[in-house]
Amino acid sequence: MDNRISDILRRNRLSVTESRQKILNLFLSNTGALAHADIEHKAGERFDRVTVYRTLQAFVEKGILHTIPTADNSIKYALCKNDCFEGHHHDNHIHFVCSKCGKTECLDDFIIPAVKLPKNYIANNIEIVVNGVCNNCRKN
Amino acid sequence: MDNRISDILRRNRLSVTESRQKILNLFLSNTGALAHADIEHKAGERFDRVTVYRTLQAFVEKGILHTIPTADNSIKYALCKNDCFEGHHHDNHIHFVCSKCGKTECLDDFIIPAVKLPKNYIANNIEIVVNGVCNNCRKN
DNA sequence: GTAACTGCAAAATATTTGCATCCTT
DNA sequence: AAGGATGCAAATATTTTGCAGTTAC
Repeated sequence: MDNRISDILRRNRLSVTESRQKILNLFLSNTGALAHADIEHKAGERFDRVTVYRTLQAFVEKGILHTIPTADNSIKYALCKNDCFEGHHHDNHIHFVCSKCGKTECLDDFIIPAVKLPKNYIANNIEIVVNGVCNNCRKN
Repeated sequence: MDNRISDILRRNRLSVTESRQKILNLFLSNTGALAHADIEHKAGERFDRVTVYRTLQAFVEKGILHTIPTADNSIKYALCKNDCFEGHHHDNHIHFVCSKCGKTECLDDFIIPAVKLPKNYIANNIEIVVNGVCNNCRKN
C-alpha cells in the first residue's frame, strides 16, 4: 500500500492498521466524497460496520477527513486537498454535488465569496454546497 | 389559532388538522429552524412521533418548509420568509447557525454571492450555511 | 359518506456501547 | 508487555410501514 497512507496515519498519532489504511486509501484513490455506506459496502471489501464508524470518527477528529452535510441526512466524508495533510484543518470549503452522477467533490481551490449578513452578526465559518452538473456528466 | 395557519394549509391542499396547525404554528411563532426532536419534545405538547415525521414530510413536499442540512447530521426545518407562502419554493438561501444559542435562521433577504466553479461545471442550486454569532448572543 | 389523517404497534435501519481478542508499537 | 484497535453481540436510537379508528370536508 501507498507510503503516503501510513505517513498520514503516523503523523496523526494513529496506529497503522489494515482497516485504517484501506479506508484512507479509498479516499485517496477516489475523487469524490464517501458516505459510511459507500465504504461499508465497497465491492470486494468487507469492513466491519463498527470499525467504519470508529475509523471515520477518528479521521474527522484528527482532521484527516471532514464532513459534508447533505440535504438528505446522509453525511459524506472527504479529504481536503491541501491543508489537511499538514494536520491543520481549514473549514471554508466549497462542495459540489453532481445531480447526475451523485459524486460529491471538495473544491478546495475555489475561493469562497464574501457573504453579507444582518447587522451585528459575526461569521466564523461558511459552508457552501453547490448542486449542479459536473464536467464529466455534462459531456454525456 | 391564527388564521394564517389554516390559510397556508388550505392553499397547499392539506386538510386542516390539529397537529398540522400546531406544528405550523411552532414555526410561525418561532424565529429559528426546528429539528424533529424540537417539535416532538416541545414543552407542554405531546405530538406523536410518527405524526411529526409525516407532517414535516408533507410540509416539505408542499414547499411550506425546507430542510437545512447541518454538520451534525440533524436535519432542521424552516419556513422561508417570503416565497414559500405563495407556494413556489426558491432554494437559494443563506442559513445562519449561531454557535452560542444554537438557533438556526433562514436569511432570505440576503443575496447569495456568485460562486466560481471549475470549467464546465454548471450550478443549479447553492446552499450556504454560515456559522457564527448572532446579534442577540453578541450582546451578552 | 369518502378520503385523508392520526396514533399505536411493529418492522426495518442506523448508531453506540461493552467486552474479549488480536495487533501495533 | 501495554495500549490501542478490531469485531462480534447487544443495547439504543431513528425512521418507516401497516392498519384500525378518527376527523375533515
